[in-house]
Amino acid sequence: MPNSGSESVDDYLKAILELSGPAGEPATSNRIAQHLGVSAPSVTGMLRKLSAGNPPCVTYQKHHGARLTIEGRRRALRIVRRHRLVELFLCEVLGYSWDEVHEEAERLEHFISGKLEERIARKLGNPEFDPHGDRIPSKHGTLPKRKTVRLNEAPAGHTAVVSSVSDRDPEMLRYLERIGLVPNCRLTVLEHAPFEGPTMVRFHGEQQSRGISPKLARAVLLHEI
Amino acid sequence: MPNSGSESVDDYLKAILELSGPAGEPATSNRIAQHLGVSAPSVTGMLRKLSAGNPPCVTYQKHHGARLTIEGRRRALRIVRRHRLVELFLCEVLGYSWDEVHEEAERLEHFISGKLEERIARKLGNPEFDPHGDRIPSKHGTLPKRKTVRLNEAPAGHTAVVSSVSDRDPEMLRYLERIGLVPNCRLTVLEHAPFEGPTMVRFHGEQQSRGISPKLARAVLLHEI
DNA sequence: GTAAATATTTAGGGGTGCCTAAATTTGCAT
DNA sequence: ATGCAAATTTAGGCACCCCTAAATATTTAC
Repeated sequence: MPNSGSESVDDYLKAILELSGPAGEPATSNRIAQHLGVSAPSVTGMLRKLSAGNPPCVTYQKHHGARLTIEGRRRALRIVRRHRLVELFLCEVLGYSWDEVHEEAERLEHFISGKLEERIARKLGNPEFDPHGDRIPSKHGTLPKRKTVRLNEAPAGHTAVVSSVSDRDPEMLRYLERIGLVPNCRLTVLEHAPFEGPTMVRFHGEQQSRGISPKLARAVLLHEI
Repeated sequence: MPNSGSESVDDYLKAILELSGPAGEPATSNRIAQHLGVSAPSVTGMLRKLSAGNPPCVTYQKHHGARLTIEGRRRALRIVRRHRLVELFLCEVLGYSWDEVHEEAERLEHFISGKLEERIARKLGNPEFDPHGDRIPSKHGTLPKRKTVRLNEAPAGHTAVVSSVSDRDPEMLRYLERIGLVPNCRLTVLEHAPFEGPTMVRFHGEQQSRGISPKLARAVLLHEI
């Protein structure tokens, strides 16, 4: 059965994909455990299983974390594609707001058939971005990658465009929307206040500057104009 | 936790609802097992569990089958509502044909939140019927019931309207659509040929009569004009 | 380089829902 | 009424995925 895969497997593969940086470093057990809200031993067990599959979804060396195989990456990207398509679909077709969609998509992503994925994508005009600015992987599992910086690490004085914001925390999303910090908005990074202080930014066209807490700033990605 | 319920539980409750006739006779283990494609012992185990819940979803007496409680019926109807809403949604919004929707809905019905159910219903204008002519239970778990006869049991000579057709077999649905035997079409029952023969019908406005196999006729419900 | 701190794995178990084989109950037919 | 066939339940196990506690490997700090 080259095409099994439970909800749990989906979640682990997605977690490893997200935790491996752009360079594809191995994801450690603890980080995976933390990301998924399960215990570390559960992760060990699942990694054993995933690396034993045929074809295996991860390569795994005891004590040295897990890396996605080609197959694992393909599966993970398929889930991410479904997640993001569902998010956009809920917004565009069913009138959800961007803070409501993550929770629904997190559940539904596991149960979207290839056919439904295709129909949703077609209905939306084969979109490239989800409501939070994240790129939607293509049907064939490719994910063009833009060079981005986290707002909390962006050089002071820099003017850039908001690329995406994390979709995980509804309350955060409502706040970001309220202050206008949304994908494609333009802003200038003024400074990072010391001692875990806010990142001061000025939005394009506004006079006032605004302080963004480190927690928030970490959730925002910028790219060049 | 008055509001748990797994996929499996959903399926059992739905099965019991469908197997209990309009009078609410108890559903027997074997029938449930057959309906769900599981073994009889699995059913026994689940019935024990369902009848032990708080509140219990079924009343169950060893060797005498299971009956839904008020709570069980409420839950079963909620799943049926979601199933039928999803079917209609797939047809209306995503261009599915009526033979494709059952399989998708069977999977998705378990993962539709109350909010999503509400949004889908609103998008569709709070519909009353699914694509196969089945009534969609209301949000509050009521299901007005129309007096119907199966085509294979309808009195010869009777003229009636097709109320609904079973959504389970895609190939059957494609055939029924091809010959125009769809919900709301009008027809006259001519005779039931003996020895398991076809039911002969004439569609409103056609000259030719047509034979419907017993297997097919069993899947078609009629109501008065 | 070694000891302490941290990360990870092994060991042992739990809940759910499925299975087969064997025992039991029911209900029908004689 | 009794004996048999069919329906149902009990008994015992398996796979999945989770857990805690204890053991072990790695990393860090001195």
